[in-house]
Amino acid sequence: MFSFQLHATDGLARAGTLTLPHGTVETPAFMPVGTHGTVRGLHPAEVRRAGAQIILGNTYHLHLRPGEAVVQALGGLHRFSTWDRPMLTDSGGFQVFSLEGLRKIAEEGVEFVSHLDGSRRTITPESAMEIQWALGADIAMAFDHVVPGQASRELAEEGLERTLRWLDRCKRRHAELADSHQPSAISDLPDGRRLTADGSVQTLWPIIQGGTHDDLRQRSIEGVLALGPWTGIAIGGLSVGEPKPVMHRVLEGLNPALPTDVPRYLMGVGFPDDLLEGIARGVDLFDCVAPTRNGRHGSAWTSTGKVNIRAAPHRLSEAPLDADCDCETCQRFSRGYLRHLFMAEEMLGLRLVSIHNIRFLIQLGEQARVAILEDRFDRFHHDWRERYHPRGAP
RNA sequence: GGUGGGGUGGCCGAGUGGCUAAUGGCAGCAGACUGUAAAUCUGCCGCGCUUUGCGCUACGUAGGUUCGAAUCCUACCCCCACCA
Repeated sequence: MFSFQLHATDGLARAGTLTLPHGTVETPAFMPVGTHGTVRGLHPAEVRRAGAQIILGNTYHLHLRPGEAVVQALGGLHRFSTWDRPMLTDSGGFQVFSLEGLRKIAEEGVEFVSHLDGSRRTITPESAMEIQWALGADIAMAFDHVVPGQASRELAEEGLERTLRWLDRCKRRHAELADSHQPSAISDLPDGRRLTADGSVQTLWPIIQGGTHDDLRQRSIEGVLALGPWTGIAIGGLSVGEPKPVMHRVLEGLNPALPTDVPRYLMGVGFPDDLLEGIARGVDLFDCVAPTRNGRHGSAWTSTGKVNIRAAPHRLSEAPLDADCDCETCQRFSRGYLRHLFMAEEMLGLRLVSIHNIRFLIQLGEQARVAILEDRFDRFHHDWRERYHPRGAP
C-alpha cells in the first residue's frame, strides 16, 4: 500500500513515484496546504487542475473545528472534503512553534489556549495520532517540537530529544490504532456510511529536528532511523527564520545519512527558488502556504521573478501573469484585470493568483522531474535561476 | 430679505492662540509573507532639496489683533437648515 520507487537520480536530485492508498505521487512534488480541509479559497477541482497530486490538512486546526469526530462521522477527511486523492495531515507540531505564547510545552504534550475561544486543549503524541487516524489521511505526521531558526543549541537539543521521545510514543499509538483497525469490524452509521476514514490504511512519517546544528541533526536522524523502518522521512524545523545558506548546509549534511529508498519531505518549503535548492539536495516532497497566502496578498511568482499584481504599472497590461504558465489564470486573464480585481477587493482575484502560484510550484516540480529523468537537472536549475531574479535577491 | 450652522490637505473628518505640515478613516503608492491565529501586516502619502535635516506653500478670500493664528476680530464670497 505504501511504496516508493526511485526512477532516476541526477547528482543528489531524485525522481520517483510514491504509492499511497488514494493514488500515486510523482516526485519531486509540491503539496498545497489545506489547513482546514480546503486549500484556502479554491475548489478541489481547481486544485486538481493545477496539477496537485496530494494536499495537506492540519491536526490542530481540524481538531478545534469542526473536531475529528465530526470529520469521522462524515466519512473521513477525503469524503468530507471530496478530495479523493492522497492527503497528508500535519500533526500540530508547527503550531507548537507558530502559536508560541498560546501554548505550554511539557513532556506529556502541549497545552494550547485555543485561538478560537480561549479554551484549553492538550495535544499529546498519542492524541495527535488518534486525531489523525480519525481524519484518515494517507500519511500522518509525528507530533514534533519545532524550535525557531535562531534557537540556541540548548533549545534545539531539547526540541530534538523531545521529538524523538514523542516519536516513540507516536509510533506505539499509531501501531495500536492500525492493529485495532479491522476492516470487517468497521462500525457503520445507521445510514450506512462507514465510521472510519475510507477504511484505508494510514502510514506514519517521522520528523527530523535539531535546528541549525549539524551534529544535532545527525543525532536526530540516527534516533529516527533507530525507530524505523519508515515509509517516508520528513525534515522539519527549517525555513523558520534561519538564513538560506544554513538550510542548504543542513540538507547537505543530512543527505549521506538518509536512506535512499524512502521519500524525503522538507516541511514548510517553499518559495520557487527554495524548491529547486531542495530538489538539488535530494528532497522529494515539499509543502508551503506561500502560494496561497501570497496569492491572496497579490504576490505572484513568474518565470522571470516575483510580481506584485497590485502595482500601478499593471493597470493597462494585457499580458498574462506569466507568458510561460499554462494555468487557468494565465490562459484567460490579463494583469490589468487581475489588478482591478485586487483593487476592488473582489475574491476572484485572490483565487486566481492562488491558482497561478500553486500551478507555478507544481509545474516547477514537474519540470525538475523531467530534467532529472533526462539527466540534465543542473543545467535546468542553472537556466531557471538565470531567468528568475526575485527582487531584493543578490 | 432675516436667523442659525458651516467652509481644513484627492475625499470624509478631528482640531478652537504656541507641543500643527496639521489626529483618524478612506483613496493612492511601495514592500513583506516559507509544515496558515494572515483576503493579513508594515512603510510612505502638500511641494522642492544635499531628505534622521532644511526651505517653501497651506486650513474659503482679503485685511487686522498678537512675539506667535486653522484657531480671535472685520469685510466679502460660497454652502446648508429654518423663517419670510
